Amino acid sequence: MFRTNTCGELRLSDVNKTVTLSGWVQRARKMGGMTFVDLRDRYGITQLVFSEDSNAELCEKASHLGREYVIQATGVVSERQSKNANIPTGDIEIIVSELNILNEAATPPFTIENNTDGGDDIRMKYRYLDLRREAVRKNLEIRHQMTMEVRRYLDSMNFIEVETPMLIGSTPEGARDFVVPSRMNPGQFYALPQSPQLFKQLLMVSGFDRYFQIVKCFRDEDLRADRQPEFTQIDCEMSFVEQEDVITLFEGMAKHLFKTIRGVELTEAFPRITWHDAMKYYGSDKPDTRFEMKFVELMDIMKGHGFGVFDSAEYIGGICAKGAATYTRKQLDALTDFVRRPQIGAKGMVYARVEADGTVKSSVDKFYSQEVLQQMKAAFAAEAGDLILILSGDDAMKTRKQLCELRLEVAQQLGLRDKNKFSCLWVVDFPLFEYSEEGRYMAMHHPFTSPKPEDIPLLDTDMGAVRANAYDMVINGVEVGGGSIRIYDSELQNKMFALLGFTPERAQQQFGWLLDAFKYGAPPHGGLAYGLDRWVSLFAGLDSIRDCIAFPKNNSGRDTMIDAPSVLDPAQLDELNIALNLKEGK
RNA sequence: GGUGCGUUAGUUCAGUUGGUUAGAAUACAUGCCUGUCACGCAUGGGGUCACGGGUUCGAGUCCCGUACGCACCGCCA
Repeated sequence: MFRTNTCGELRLSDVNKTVTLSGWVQRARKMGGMTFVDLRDRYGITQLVFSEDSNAELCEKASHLGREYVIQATGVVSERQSKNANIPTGDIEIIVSELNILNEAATPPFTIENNTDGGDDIRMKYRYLDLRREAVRKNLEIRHQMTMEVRRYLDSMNFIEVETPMLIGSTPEGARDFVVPSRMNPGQFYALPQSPQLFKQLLMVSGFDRYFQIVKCFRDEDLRADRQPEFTQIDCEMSFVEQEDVITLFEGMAKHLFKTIRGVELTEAFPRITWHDAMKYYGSDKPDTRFEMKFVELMDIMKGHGFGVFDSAEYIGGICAKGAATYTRKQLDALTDFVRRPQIGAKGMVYARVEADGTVKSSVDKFYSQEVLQQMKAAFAAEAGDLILILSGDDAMKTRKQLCELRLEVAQQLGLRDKNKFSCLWVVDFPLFEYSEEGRYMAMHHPFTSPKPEDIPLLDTDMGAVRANAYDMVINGVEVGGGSIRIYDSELQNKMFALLGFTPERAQQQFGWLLDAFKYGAPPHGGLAYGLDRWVSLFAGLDSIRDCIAFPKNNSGRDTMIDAPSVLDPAQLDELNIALNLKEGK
């Protein structure tokens, strides 16, 4: 038997028991005639004690234990002379009578401690060592709790977990597909699913009226701190439901997760905001609502007073930062530089402080009377000590996005983006289409999303105005999930394809099987998918979803530990009937 | 496809205006130390300053390019 107990469970009540522990050497502290060893496993750390007086040979052996050696120790649990309040097992220690070195270990490239000295690069290369660290392990434990609670909740709601295939066909719309060559079908390729979307709709046709799956999805797009090429969705679909049913059920799941994972009881219904209002008041379809700072439009008040920048603007809007009138000129200049960065692209920023006496002191005082500035102040409901920041531009949508960046930056500086505070909301009434740079309308969500029934007449007259039965859940400015009520009527689906520029032949070729299925009695259905990685990151307070994925990819989509992707052996390529055609410099 | 920042000891970093033998902390090794728990003390080993080119009497330091890493824009139905 390798162990009778774990390294995290022994307490004062276990004193005098003889136990055997196995684990890794966190550190051996040699004190001359004594040696202390911190033995670590997944469950915690227990101190082993060796003394020259009681067993000189064993003490000598222990003094040569290196970091990360795997050892087994047997001894008696004893109360410590000097306790360590920092660890749960700090009241006891093991007086070791038998020590067995199960495996030696090379010196790790970075210290296996909470505050490691390892950078991202080296931690990823030796991820199996990184995962020994409590901080990273805890993220995976939260992830495990999450999936357990998801299954518990959905099972209690009669959902059934069904697996859908990983090797499917490529679809041109949406993200780029990862493709897999088929050896048995020369020249043909599978694609890895970007989501199980169509299969879950087929399951609805099959009568599995409540389906879910915790499933890997794949998108061959550039990475970000919150985007990995393979990521995990909690994918759900329901039959005989309307938007309200889906929102109610998955809001319930969100509350269940908050309660069980974070111990946060959310009793109020999550607020809902239309996509249109989200863009108008926050300049984003995923607003961070931990703080207010809504946009106020100022065209009526500020335009036409001789300030050229504003007079020629198509949009003037601002935010009010409570209590930020203390910002120095230097800080305001830094904010101006921030919004003028090419990635944000504003031309400049106007600011106004509300003084203690209520007067407004702005950077454009020479163009505006105090009376106009007071009107502006009233529009923000600003008070003494507040700071108003204003952007303007030719393009309302672009300017709002710039203002959104400014809002988030100011909130960050004011400490309003507290990781332990959670603000959930639904964004609803997304447009069904968005106008693409290619000069045509594309499905904003996907081509199976249903329009709001009352907007169906607009399909023929004003596509841009058609609203979808689509909804996203947003927490702290993170899109944690989204879904829609689908089209279940073949005629409407065909119309959608036509509006999206699919010829009937192409629609039939790519989605014929779905359209066929819909001929045989498709129930009204809809669903939602939550991003597991983003949920865990929120709950664990992480800056990157990488930290809650056991073996993530780096910024270039590489796994530096196993060195993937890698070139294929010529024989392998030949077997797959693939010839490489690498472009210059690749 | 693009922008910014970075690359110096095993690791995390410092390195001034371009100037002698490139430093610190930590890790590692050895020795001392009987109540440590970030133990302490002493000694020691450890460097292709990412790579290539350029400027210069002289480059870790300045310039150009490349590679790699991180963040972001585009992209992500």
